[in-house]
Amino acid sequence: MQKTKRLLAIEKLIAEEIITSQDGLLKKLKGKGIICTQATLSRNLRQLGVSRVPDGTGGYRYSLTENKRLSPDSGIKLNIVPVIREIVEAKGLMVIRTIPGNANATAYYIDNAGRYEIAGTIAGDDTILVIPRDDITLQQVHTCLELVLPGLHKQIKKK
Amino acid sequence: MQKTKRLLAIEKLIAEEIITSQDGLLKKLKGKGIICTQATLSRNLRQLGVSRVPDGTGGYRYSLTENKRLSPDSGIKLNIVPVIREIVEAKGLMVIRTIPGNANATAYYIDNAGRYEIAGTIAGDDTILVIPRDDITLQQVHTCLELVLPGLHKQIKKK
DNA sequence: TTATAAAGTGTATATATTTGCAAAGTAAAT
DNA sequence: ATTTACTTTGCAAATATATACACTTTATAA
Repeated sequence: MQKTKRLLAIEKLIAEEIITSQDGLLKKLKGKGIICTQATLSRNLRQLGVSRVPDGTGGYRYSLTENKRLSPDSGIKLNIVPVIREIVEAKGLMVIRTIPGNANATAYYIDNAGRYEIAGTIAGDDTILVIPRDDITLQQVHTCLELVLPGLHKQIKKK
Repeated sequence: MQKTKRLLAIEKLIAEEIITSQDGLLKKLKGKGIICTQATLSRNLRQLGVSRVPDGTGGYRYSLTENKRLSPDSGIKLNIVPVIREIVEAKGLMVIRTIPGNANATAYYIDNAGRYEIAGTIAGDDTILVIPRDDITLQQVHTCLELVLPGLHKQIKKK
């Protein structure tokens, strides 16, 4: 998916470099072969929860939320995906089945992504219940999870 | 001081209400009898370190820094001021004399204000050394301390 | 006090960000 | 494959925010 790739690249850039404007970000992305318009970045930054903060010296810079600032370890993410077996939707909730014993770790990971869309999770041994907030569609939750666990959509057979 | 009053009012409003634009803030302030222009707010918000963050539902709101979000207890602030006896400047540093035994508590308070201007503090029994960052003038530190401890300027005899 | 320097402010303008809308792209269902 | 519903995007325009400059106020020094 084109968008997911861009979102991840944006997060990485903001975590590692000092981005002071959307136009600046636009150029950095272009340097990495990712082309879009500033309008798209505006929308993406909002979706990612990126805020604009004074840098203390007279300028501004973009900054990730508290949760994401911690570990920019983009390596771990992909390793969690293979433990997921299936995703089932029911009653506006989402049930994720993992291989046995892996539900808790995965749920913990999802919780710590600090996504607005997800009100919370409950995990057993191989099952996670994901509870979306009011007015959040399951499709939005899918998109959101794809961000948290890139590559998810390839692993799972939905419904 | 006119500006200090406005800065404190801005912080309070942002801590207690949802402010989504500078124009909105402008009107709230007007409601409290504080008049200025949007341009001034733009400058003030930057000085206060206020950031603009996505609220997760499609909009943006202004938000105080982590430190300031914690206690909006505007009551305590004034009580600390009377313990300060004198402020002396030397070698680009600032030395604050308090009544005996009160240096640590006061320094702790200053530290926790999370001001960019102040690199750090060291406190003894009745003496605090305030170390400003490079390129920060002592005047800026004064202004900054006045924010942290409103009313300071009335209590102390400088130099 | 008066003179001098520094900080603060408003106005108008420049710059940056957001958004309505139509088009293009994607995914799901038939 | 085709239709249908939904998401994503660019463009252009609207909105929001930042700043240069001139002026005013406030602080500092003599």
